[in-house]
Amino acid sequence: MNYWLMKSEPNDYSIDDLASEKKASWDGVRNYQARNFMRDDMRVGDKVFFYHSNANPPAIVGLAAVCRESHPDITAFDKNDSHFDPKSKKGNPTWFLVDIQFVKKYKAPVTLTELKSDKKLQGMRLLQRGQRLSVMPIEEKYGKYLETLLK
DNA sequence: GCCAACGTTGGC
DNA sequence: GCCAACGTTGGC
Repeated sequence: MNYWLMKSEPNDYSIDDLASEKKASWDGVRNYQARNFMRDDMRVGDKVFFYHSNANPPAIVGLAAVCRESHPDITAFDKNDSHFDPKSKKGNPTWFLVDIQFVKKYKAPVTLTELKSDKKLQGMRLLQRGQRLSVMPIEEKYGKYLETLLK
């Protein structure tokens, strides 16, 4: 079992949206590194910290779990979708995604400021400067510690 | 293959 | 709204 962190702008898709829908296909990712994590490395049962970016405040707000492994992101095939990508072909898709299911919403989210000031989390990928990946692995030592922090 | 221009992310 | 960091595009 591995830990991951996925970012979403709450205006776009929030933890409350996931809580009401129960499951979501993580579509629209158009970054190769993030795609590779979803396509190659994420397994059913992996834990996913749900992070609100471009939020006030930015924070880890909930927990999800991978419930379906890699499959093509069909929004790339849809001309009318904002994530349409003409280079992605149905016979040879460029973009892949995983499905996640809601696990819980934290009563006390941990804000980016708190994460940054926590000595035990120094070195976490999320906290490295210029870090823009929307899907990233969380090292086990950080993942376990985060689970003790988040209620 | 280099690199300037451009677009996006995301904190502040 | 600003802007730094980063990824992608496309001319050469």
